[in-house]
Order: sequence, then structure tokens, then C-alpha cells
Amino acid sequence: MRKSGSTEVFTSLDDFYQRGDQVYLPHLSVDCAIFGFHENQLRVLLLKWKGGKWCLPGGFIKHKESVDTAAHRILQERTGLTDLYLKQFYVFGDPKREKEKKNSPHWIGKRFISIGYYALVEFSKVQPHPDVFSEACEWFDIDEVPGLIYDHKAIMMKALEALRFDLNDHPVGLNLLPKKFTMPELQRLYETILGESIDRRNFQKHMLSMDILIRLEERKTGGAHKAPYLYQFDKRKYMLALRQGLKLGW
Amino acid sequence: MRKSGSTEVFTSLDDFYQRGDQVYLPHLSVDCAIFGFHENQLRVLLLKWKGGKWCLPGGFIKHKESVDTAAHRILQERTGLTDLYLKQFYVFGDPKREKEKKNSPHWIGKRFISIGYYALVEFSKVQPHPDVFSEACEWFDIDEVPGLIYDHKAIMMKALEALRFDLNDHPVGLNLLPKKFTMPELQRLYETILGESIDRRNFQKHMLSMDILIRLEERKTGGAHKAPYLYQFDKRKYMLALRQGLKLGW
DNA sequence: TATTATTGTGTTTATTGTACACATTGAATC
DNA sequence: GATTCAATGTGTACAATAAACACAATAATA
Repeated sequence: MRKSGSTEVFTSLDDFYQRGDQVYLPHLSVDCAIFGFHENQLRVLLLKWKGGKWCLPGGFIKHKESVDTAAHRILQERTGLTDLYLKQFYVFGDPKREKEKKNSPHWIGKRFISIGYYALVEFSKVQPHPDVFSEACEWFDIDEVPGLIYDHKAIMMKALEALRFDLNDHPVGLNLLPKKFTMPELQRLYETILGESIDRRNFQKHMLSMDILIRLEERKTGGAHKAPYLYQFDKRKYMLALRQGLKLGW
Repeated sequence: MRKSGSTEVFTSLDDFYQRGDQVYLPHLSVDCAIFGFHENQLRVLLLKWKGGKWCLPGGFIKHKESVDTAAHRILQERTGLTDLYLKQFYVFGDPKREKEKKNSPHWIGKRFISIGYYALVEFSKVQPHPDVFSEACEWFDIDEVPGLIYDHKAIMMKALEALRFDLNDHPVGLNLLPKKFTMPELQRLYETILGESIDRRNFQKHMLSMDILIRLEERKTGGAHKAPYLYQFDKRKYMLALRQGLKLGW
């Protein structure tokens, strides 16, 4: 059994089990690893089934809907965000991937092949919404993710791997950080994604040499110690650099 | 309508149209871009529908079969090879992707979402076999691919892009070249995949510095001009280097 | 035997990456 | 208000890598 997004076309949950395949493609689902960055940590948004395990937000594809649109719809339902960075990264097609599933006669009890997406969101803008199958929707530090249903842990790890890979030529920083951020924050983002530490001074030199950052006059106050400058991305130069193949990674 | 691999479980083609969904998952297909390297050119293996357009080899997923297994089965049927390098690279999920398709009542006339794989094969080992829907199965230079059915041209281009990307950390050379090859041949392979020319001397230096090549005593005779040395990959060191994150690309 | 196009093997220079040092600053402490 | 502390801002020296380039050797052809 799986979670769905909007059930408004159905009169009841039972109706959804009975007639779901009239609306959705059978045997196919979309699962999303939604990444955010908060308090210098990479986080992932998880759902908790009523009385059950945690899982990645997911849903199904309508009969005449593109897979990308389905993923956007699902993400919008879970986060409230319409404008987020979304990337398909892998298909999970092992017939035994849904270990705990009991073979029910419903369409939803059958085997599902899942198309994996990862999303990058600005943490502070997200309003987590549980779906009808869930009792909670919360952020988890990626190092503290609990046991997940089915192969969702593997999906999440693969998403993280894809993210690490994409750091070079996809707008990761731009989509995870707030408008204004400090150099140390940007560095922590890289470090948490790559899982390694980077020399502070070399990092700054490297980032500035790309000419995609604008240093503001402001500094970030409040913290102890010396107040760091605030930066923002020069979005035009950033996207141009990506198109021209500049490596934004480490 | 699409091409299938083995139809041995069906009594006739009509039977396949009528009962295919009892064997295969509906709405799902696998398409493969099979790459080979011959006469210093990267090539792709295409099928020609009886009386129709050219297309990528493809097939369907059995109800209890993993997607990877399905792809291997399809490839084996088309090339005769059981042991080839295969990698899933993208899902094509636009409901309008099958432009020329007429909506027939059969399962096969419905919308299909296609999972794209690319394969790397040693050209000389392949015995191309048309399937039951095809009249021809031939290699094409990737710069001379004719118009393809549906979105298969886009799938092929995306496969090529994925291959270019994977050149760094996947065993591309090992799987595309014959056991023995010359340094110029290896270089042409890189150049044809990357679409750019590389300095001969720097290329050789770079490749040798990786310590994954064994130079044989033999030289390749027959050609005009100076006879080049033959090399082979040190498979153990090659795979070790990949696992350790050595960049084999350019 | 001379020619030609290609291969084998360097060297030099420029660019990039790595390691490390020291001064500055803002809050907290005495 | 001076001192301490932990973090930030800036810079320099060295190593490793990449790019540009030169010349000798060789196998078929003329």
C-alpha cells in the first residue's frame, strides 16, 4: 500500500483503493527525496504513515499526466512550494523492492516501479503538510534518518549520491540557500553534501574566482565572534556559468 | 504499437496484441541505445520496423521481472551478447512522446513511459538480430542517424550525453574497445564521445599516467606509416582505479 | 632512395590546487 | 575597559596538473 497526494476525485479512502487505477497509471509511482539546508545541516523531508514507518513523500502518475508534472504536483502538495528545483535521478525496478507489502487484490497492492526524484528547496519557505495516509511530515538531519519503509533508504542514499554528483554542474547552492548567506554557510553546504571538510581559505578563493557571488555591505550579526559578510548569488552569471560548463563543484 | 522481444509465449502476433498485458506490465517499456566503436567512429544499433521508420531496440517488462533484467533480456535478443555493460540513464514520461501512435484498444496502443538504458558493446562480437516487428537491424554512425520514431532521437541524444558524462567514472573504454587496441584508437574513442579533439602527446601522457594500460610487444601492422604499439587494459587496476575515484576522463 | 603521414618521446610554460600564517573582529569574561 | 576566545578576512609559497609545442623514428608508397 502506498501514499497518495490528492484524493479529491475520490469519495472515500475505500473508493481510492477500488478505483484508483482509473485515475492513476498502475504499477508506477514517484518518490521524492526533498532536501533542505538548515542550521548548517542537510535535511530531508519525511512522512510517517499512520501507525507505521517513515517514508519518502510519493504519489502516482495520472493517466494523461507527464511524469515530471506528477512529481511537481506531489511536491507541491507536501511542501506548499510550486517553484522548486526537481530532478529525476533513478528508477527502482526490483520486483522485490516492496518487502513489507502484502499482495492485496487492489491495484495498489500490486508491484510498483518507482521513479526517483530529488528536490532542492529553501528550508524556511517550506510548510510541511502530511497527506491523508500520514500522521506527520518532518525534517530529518540526513545523518539521523530512521528506518524507512521498503527500499526508501536506498532511494534516499541514491538521491544523495546524485546530488553529490550534480554539485558540479547543477544549481545546487542557488536552490538550497536563502537569498542572503555567508561564506561559511556556503562552505558547510558543500561539506555536508560531499562528506568531507574543505580548507576555509581555499574554498573562499575558489568560490570568488567563479565570479558568481555578490558580496553585500551587510554582515551577519548576532553570532559570537567576527561577523561574516553576507553574499548573494548573481543569478544571471550563475546560470550563464553553468551553461558554459564551468564547474561549480569542489 | 511497439516492438517486443521474445514472443515465444504467444501463439501468434495477434495473440500478443490481445494478451500481451498478461505477460508484460502495461504502460511501461524499455528502450536501449546500444553503442559500439568501429573504424574510429562511435555507432549505434538501430532496428527498422517492417515498412516503417528506424527505432531504438526496445521491449517490455514482465510482471515479475526486474527492470534491469528486462533490459538485459532485450539486449541479449538483439545482439546475442549476454555479458555487456548496461546502464539506466533516464525515464521518458511525456504523455505526448509517442507522436505517431494511434490509440488502439489494445494494451499496446496505450500510453507508454519508457525507461532508457544505454549499452556498451564490443562491436566485432555483436550479431545483430531483427525482432519479429523488424526487417533490419544495423549499425549507424552517430552522426548519420536517420529520423527515428517517436522521441527516440531525443532518447539517443540523452544517452550520448549520459555516456559523455560517464566517461570520467565508468568503464567506457574497457567495454567499447577490443582486447587489443592502439593509443590512437583509444584517443579517437574519447574524441568521438566528447566531440572535441585532443592533443595526441598530452593524451598519451595522461592515459599512461593512470597506470591502467599494458603496452604489448606487438605493433599493429598493415596501415601505412609507422606501426603503433598495441595496448590492453589492466582490468584489475582499471576497476580498482574506478572504485578509488580516479577520473578516467578528459 | 626520397617522400609522406603517422607514431614515439620528450621539454617548457602556464594554470590550477594545496598547505599554511597572520591580522581582524565581535561577543563574552574578568 | 582591557583581555580572552573563536571565528572571519586576506595573502603567500609551493606542488601538482594541464596546455603548448619540437623533433626523431618508422612503415608503406612513389
